[in-house]
Amino acid sequence: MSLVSQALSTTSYALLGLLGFDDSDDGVTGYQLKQRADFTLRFYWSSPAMSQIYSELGRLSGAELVAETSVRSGHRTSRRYRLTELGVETLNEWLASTEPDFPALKHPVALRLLMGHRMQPEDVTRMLQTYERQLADRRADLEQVRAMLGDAEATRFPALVADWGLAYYDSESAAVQRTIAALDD
Amino acid sequence: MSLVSQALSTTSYALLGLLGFDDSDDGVTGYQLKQRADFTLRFYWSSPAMSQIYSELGRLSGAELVAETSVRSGHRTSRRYRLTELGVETLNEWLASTEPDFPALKHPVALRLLMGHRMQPEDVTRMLQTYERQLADRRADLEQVRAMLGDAEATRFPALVADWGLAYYDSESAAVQRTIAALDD
DNA sequence: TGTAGCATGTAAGCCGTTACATGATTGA
DNA sequence: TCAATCATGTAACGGCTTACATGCTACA
Repeated sequence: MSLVSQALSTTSYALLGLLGFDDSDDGVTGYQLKQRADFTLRFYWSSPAMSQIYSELGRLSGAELVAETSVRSGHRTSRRYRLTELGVETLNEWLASTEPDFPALKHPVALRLLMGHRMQPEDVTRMLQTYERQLADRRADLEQVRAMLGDAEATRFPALVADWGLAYYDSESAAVQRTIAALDD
Repeated sequence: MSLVSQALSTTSYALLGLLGFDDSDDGVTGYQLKQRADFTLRFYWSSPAMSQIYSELGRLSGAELVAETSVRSGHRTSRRYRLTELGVETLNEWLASTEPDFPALKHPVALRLLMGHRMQPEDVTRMLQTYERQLADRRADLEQVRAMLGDAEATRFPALVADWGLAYYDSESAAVQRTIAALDD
């Protein structure tokens, strides 16, 4: 079907997916899409930079997976995007016919702990404590997202993902605490 | 100090760190380094491609953070690398004076679950079950690494990281099982 | 004799970031 | 009126992968 749109990156599909949750009629701006990515996507996928969102939206628009509505205001054009029928089909087809890769993790804290013998013992502990605080902050943010999702049928899957994320942060916190305890001898 | 070697990527430091664990006198080849990265590094940092290891080693050699020993054999030169004094200092300095970033996760399974309403219920469950099997395989690999590390003082930190990784896989498995159960209603 | 594993590298290209540049609107 | 936020984009570049290309060594 889509001769134009072959080989999208996973991030493109993620943006299509986000657009698919949009309930407004006139679509969202790139700026708004970035906000939504920062709000939810960043917990399990890296939230793309503004510049990437704009270029991605341009590409998706070219492939007619999203529809663009331009509104002129002064010297600037404000563009709003929404998913097209083709976009929905392409997204569903991707979900149905391809297998997900194994998650990719880049864990600088674990990497540094691996070389803990090169650090001062206090510095190792301080690093782990700092990480724990960051985990708590993230968890609080995600908790808020979870609360907003409620238990409605429409938000069932996002809620499952949020619960998964909360459990991940909890287990990570526990592992960090165990490591700190083990380092105390 | 190192006017030559400014701004290394975290992956460069990861490779320096791996070289730092090398106990042989004559150093390791790029090929061997790749094998070691595949063996341990991949659990908390993406294991770089062969080509990247070679180019990284060239760069590190140029900055004199690693020393290169060429051995000619027929038409080919085989190169062995080991950490220099400057390399050790640079690595320690990096650990002491910079803060680790928050871990970056790209989780295609969670991303797809987010759009679970676009999939057949059986497909969602099958995806999660496949992921669970992959987790079990990874866990088994890491378990072997953990066993090899033992409880010697010299491998204390790698062992802590391996334990952390095992706990991560366990918690991820549990989360997947809970999700499958929740989907069953 | 051939194939699997050891070993090294170049080239092309994608994905994504940072830095730069511009301008409109809202509220303190 | 000034700062923050909304809003859009380009350019340069880094990191990393895939594809391609080459050759040695051990062993079945």
